Amino acid sequence: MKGDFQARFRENVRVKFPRVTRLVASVTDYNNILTYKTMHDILFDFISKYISLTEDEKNALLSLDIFRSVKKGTILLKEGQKSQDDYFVLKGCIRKYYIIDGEEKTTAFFTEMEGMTPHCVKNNNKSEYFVSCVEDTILTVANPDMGVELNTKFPKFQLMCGVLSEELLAKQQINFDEFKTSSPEQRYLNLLQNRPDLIQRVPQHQLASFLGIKPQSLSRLRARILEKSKV
Amino acid sequence: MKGDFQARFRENVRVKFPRVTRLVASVTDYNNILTYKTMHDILFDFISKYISLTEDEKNALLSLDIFRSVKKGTILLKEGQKSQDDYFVLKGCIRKYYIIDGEEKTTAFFTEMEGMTPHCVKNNNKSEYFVSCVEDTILTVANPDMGVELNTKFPKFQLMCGVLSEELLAKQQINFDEFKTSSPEQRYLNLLQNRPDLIQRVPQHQLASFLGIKPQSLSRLRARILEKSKV
DNA sequence: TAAATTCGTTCACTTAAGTTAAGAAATGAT
DNA sequence: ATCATTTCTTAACTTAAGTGAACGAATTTA
Repeated sequence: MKGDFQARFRENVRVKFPRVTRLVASVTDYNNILTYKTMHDILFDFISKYISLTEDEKNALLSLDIFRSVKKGTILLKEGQKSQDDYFVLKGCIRKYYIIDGEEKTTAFFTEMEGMTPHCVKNNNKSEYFVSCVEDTILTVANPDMGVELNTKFPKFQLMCGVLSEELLAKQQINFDEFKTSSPEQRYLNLLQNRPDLIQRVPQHQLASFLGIKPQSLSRLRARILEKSKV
Repeated sequence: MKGDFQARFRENVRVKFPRVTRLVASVTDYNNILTYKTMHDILFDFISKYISLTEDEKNALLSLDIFRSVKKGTILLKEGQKSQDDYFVLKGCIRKYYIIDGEEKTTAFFTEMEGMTPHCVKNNNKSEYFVSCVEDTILTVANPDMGVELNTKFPKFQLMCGVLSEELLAKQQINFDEFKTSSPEQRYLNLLQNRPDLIQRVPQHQLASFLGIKPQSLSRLRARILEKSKV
């Protein structure tokens, strides 16, 4: 029985990119009673922190068919491409990177319960950067048209978006300040404190540019820290 | 006649901090016909880019008595202080800085038509940083209570705030990306391109930490650039 | 106006990051 | 399982930023 669920889970999260309706996110065995949580539940849990949804509203949201399962390495958005999609990560990790002088420069990662709206969605220009999946990822993909439909039906969605972007802006500013006021080594130590998972799940060379340095420097810096802690 | 206006202008912008009602922002002599613009006009012009205001709405806004004239060097917000005020600069320049190990670290400047909401306004904690005036500055000072009053009367204000913070977030992200992907020298050259006024109006040592380096390094870097362009 | 403080630059020296190259380890593809 | 590719680390060398100190210039303060 338990095996069944877990097998189905493994299968489900591998479902190909388009159109994913019901994804089991976790299976808990509590006193021989199995409970499971779908990606829908996860999204609703997140939203409930901001607004409360009626069943009608939940259904309206689900009818938009926004859940997608994407394989590691998939490129969601390419430089030079126009797109209206924005993303919200339910499980996994996506990254944003530029290619400058032939080199990848990763500037941001988005993991569970984090959303991103590519710049090109706002200004309707071609994207300056790429977005790709660091891991197999489950996310919602929404575009402004859906937003408009939803917002006119349920204005509170728009309110939530406002609150969300204010929240994001505040976080972003604190992050930027921290970045400006610290050395690469400091930044690495901060990351270790604040997002230790990232250091585990993301390749070093992507972390390096995220920290504003070269991969070799990150390697050296890590060795230096290790050396210090040994003595 | 013309002299009258200009004298009044100079006098007006010097009015002490609290309660400023009518500030002449500019005087134009066009074919002997003098026209002048008040700070109110400037604010309304700015707002009109986002929403259109009726006379009623303008008056509601003015009745909140939010215009302030602040002298260079004045500290608007101190570390450790709680505050509910957010600022919108009509004329002049304010800066945000931390004091870390006894050293000032400037992380942001806000000039004409730029607004800032200190982090402590959101989370109701003590401020982690200072805000002070780089120049004699005219700004609006608003708090959420005013916002609530205005927003319930005129919901479109709230819409504007949402759009504004989304816009800000987008800009902020691009800025952060640019910062991460460039060297201090690049950052300085970018600043020279994008905000040349800042380099003129802001002391070098404040610019330095804004660029993520020490004042001596900025000096050296400038000399280096000059040297390059000479040859 | 004079004295005091702050600011910007320069210099010599130290420390750390960028660069180039090479090899080991891990990962992915066939 | 093997081969090819990508990723990570190390090393030697170069370049640029951090540090501490000194000095003139500019700004504030009394």
